[in-house]
Amino acid sequence: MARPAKMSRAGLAEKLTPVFQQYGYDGASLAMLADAVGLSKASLYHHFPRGKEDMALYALAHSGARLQKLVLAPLAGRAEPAQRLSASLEGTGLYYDGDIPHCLMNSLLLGEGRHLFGGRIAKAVSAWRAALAATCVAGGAGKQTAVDWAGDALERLQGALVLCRVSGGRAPLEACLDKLVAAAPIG
Amino acid sequence: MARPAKMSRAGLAEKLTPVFQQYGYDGASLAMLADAVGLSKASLYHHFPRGKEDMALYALAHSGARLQKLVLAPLAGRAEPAQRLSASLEGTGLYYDGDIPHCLMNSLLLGEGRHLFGGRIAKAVSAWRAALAATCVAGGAGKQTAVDWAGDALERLQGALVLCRVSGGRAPLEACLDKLVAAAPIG
DNA sequence: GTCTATACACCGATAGAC
DNA sequence: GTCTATCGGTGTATAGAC
Repeated sequence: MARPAKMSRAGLAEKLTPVFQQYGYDGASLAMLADAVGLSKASLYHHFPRGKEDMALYALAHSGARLQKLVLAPLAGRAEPAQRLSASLEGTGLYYDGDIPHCLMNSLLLGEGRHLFGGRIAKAVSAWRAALAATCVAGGAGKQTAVDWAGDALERLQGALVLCRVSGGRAPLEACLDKLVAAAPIG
Repeated sequence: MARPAKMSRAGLAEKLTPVFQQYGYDGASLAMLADAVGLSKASLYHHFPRGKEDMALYALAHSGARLQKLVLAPLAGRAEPAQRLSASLEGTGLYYDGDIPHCLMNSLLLGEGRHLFGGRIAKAVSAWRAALAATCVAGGAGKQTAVDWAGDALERLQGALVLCRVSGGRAPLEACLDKLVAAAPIG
């Protein structure tokens, strides 16, 4: 019953993602992307007929699915809201993996990528913030308190990811996640 | 006594900076950079003999001088520490100018720029954090409290700048600066 | 100090064999 | 579905006239 081992477009997108994360849309060349998936440039075009823009789009989709699974799904569980929140923040640490964690949304917001994907990224950020706030409300927080904390949490998270690239490690992210758990308006 | 009106390397760097801010190092092309200063590509090489790397270096220097003047100098004044802090945060709002504020350090930390300028950027961030913390200590805050708040402030600031690119405006930055003033450990 | 013209590598993308 | 070979264009960088 296992799905075919053949590499799917989603499977390819997974390997393309780190290239876009580290180099941005303009900085990621087809040569690098082809090397990352272990195929020639021409083969990449078989899987992504519309070229690099398609590749980044599927990288975004892959990243969005990962966010859904690791970060958003825990927020929608049936556990206590406070536990859901800490599970989601734990998932956030897994979502931003690697020795130097990068945020694809941040990287794609530079240069041409901003024009191509800015709208999509803004929607994803909105959904994330809304899900965090809803969980806080479910845990008894006031609506304004919940929305404010959710916005703060995303802001600090993104800032921590920038500082991770500054320092070349994961420490700012891990510290940030710990602080967010402690400062949650519920639990 | 005014210095010659002829365009200096620093003056050119000022016009190059927004290109690197918006496109990053890899994404900024010589054609865009030449267009930004109103010269041909060949003329740019007269002023920056080592090419694009030199241009980014001087953009970083220009940005660093601006940070010094608008953000760090107010911290070293003779006013009350709390006033110095709020003056510096006001200067921070000026430092990150434009309809959609961008951080050059963040942009240059992507792709090849990270390898070329990562060390320099890390030093600048360290100096900024240290100056913030020193002002807090001067205002009576405990050393650990001061260092923690300074790190938090830079983290939130960088996060707010990312959210500014997400939303396409200045609102997250302005809100962040207001909150930082209110949450300072002194005054 | 500025320019036009150019060198040569690499870019994103396509053709067509296997 | 993968590849080699190639296209036209653009990339960074230089040469040399004015």
